[in-house]
Amino acid sequence: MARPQLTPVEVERFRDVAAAAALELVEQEGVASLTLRRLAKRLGCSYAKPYTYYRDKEQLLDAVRGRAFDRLAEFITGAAEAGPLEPGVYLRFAFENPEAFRIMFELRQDFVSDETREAQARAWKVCAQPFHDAVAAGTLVGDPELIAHVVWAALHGLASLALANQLHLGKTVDEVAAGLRAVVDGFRPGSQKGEARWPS
Amino acid sequence: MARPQLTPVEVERFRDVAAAAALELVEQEGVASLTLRRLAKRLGCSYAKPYTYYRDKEQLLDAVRGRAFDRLAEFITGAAEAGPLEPGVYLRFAFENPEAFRIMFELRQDFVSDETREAQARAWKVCAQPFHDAVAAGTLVGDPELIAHVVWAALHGLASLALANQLHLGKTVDEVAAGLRAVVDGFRPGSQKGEARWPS
DNA sequence: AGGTTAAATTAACATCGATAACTACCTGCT
DNA sequence: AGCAGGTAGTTATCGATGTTAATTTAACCT
Repeated sequence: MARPQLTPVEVERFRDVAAAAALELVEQEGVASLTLRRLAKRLGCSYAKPYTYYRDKEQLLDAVRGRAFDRLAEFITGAAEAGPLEPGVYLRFAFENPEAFRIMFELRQDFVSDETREAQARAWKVCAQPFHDAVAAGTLVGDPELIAHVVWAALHGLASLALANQLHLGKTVDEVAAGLRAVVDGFRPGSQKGEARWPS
Repeated sequence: MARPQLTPVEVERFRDVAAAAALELVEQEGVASLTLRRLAKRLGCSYAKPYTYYRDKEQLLDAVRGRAFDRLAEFITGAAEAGPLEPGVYLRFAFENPEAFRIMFELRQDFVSDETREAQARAWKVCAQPFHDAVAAGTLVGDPELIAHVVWAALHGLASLALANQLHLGKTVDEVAAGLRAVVDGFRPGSQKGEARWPS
């Protein structure tokens, strides 16, 4: 004797279109323009409706992040199909989708859902695969997950600093990216890892 | 026949105490708590007074960033005086001052003043110095600024990802940091940089 | 002293996220 | 068929925020 509750698939459907519209809004006008009211205009609903599907704006943002990670996975996959995967692909994603990148890797993330974690894991799998292959082929030596993390950290740091415009004194992204090749060189057979020490 | 305008030193004085109080507020309660009204409570003034000294909140935030960069420079300098400078010092700064780090390297920075750029440059000089020394001593080979950027990018990426809780599957900061030693190894004499190629 | 001008405070406004109040609608029972 | 009850969706509203206009306060000069 009541109006039927939303089925899980209905919930998922609205969440999906809402998150997609929100991501589109962010990419077109920046994260500052992602307000419940502007999103509602795009969705053609009232600005309170999303609260039936998301506890608060933080969870909506989490959903947007999840979609953005899926985008990254697609981007990397597409590049891998087109040819050998170069690290510059990660940088290209960052510079071609700056708003998505910013939202994905915001330094402050109050809430991360399991769904978003899974999307992150999917993207990570695609990014790390080449390193597993390289270790299997003997091109690199060591723990492939560790190598992937190290290279990723380096690329991510470069992308982040460049996006925040914090590279110093005319150093360009391309220059530093070229220098990054030394990172993977350290994992090549024959490199003297044991004796490594930092400058003092 | 008029009340005297604020002298530059008076302006500088208020800006300084305001930025200091704002940084303290951010560190204690997070950047979300940095509102004009809460800041005014700490300063013991009205919440509109800062608008005489800063065009808007964005410029106040810029000043806070500048102070945070000075803090980083002090932190690195202090560590350098205590002993040989290790890269872990940068990570320690990030984890011991997460809110300051977040504000400094926010992916979106709408306004950066010349003063803040100078503070960034000062901090950078302290961070890059060991690499200049190492190249001069022959411990490392190559362009010291480039090496410093590469190592910095790697450290910064690791710190950022860790702060955003995005390291995958139980990989710890320490593990990846240890792996990062391979970065600097790539710049040691005798490493085969020319033949480097990425995994395909 | 008193007038003048800048600084500082207060009041007000537009907008935001969030929630309460309300409306519309669908279901199941009589 | 019709009504009762509960849910989705909308509208009204609230508290808070950044910003600006209006107002008050304070310092200087004649």
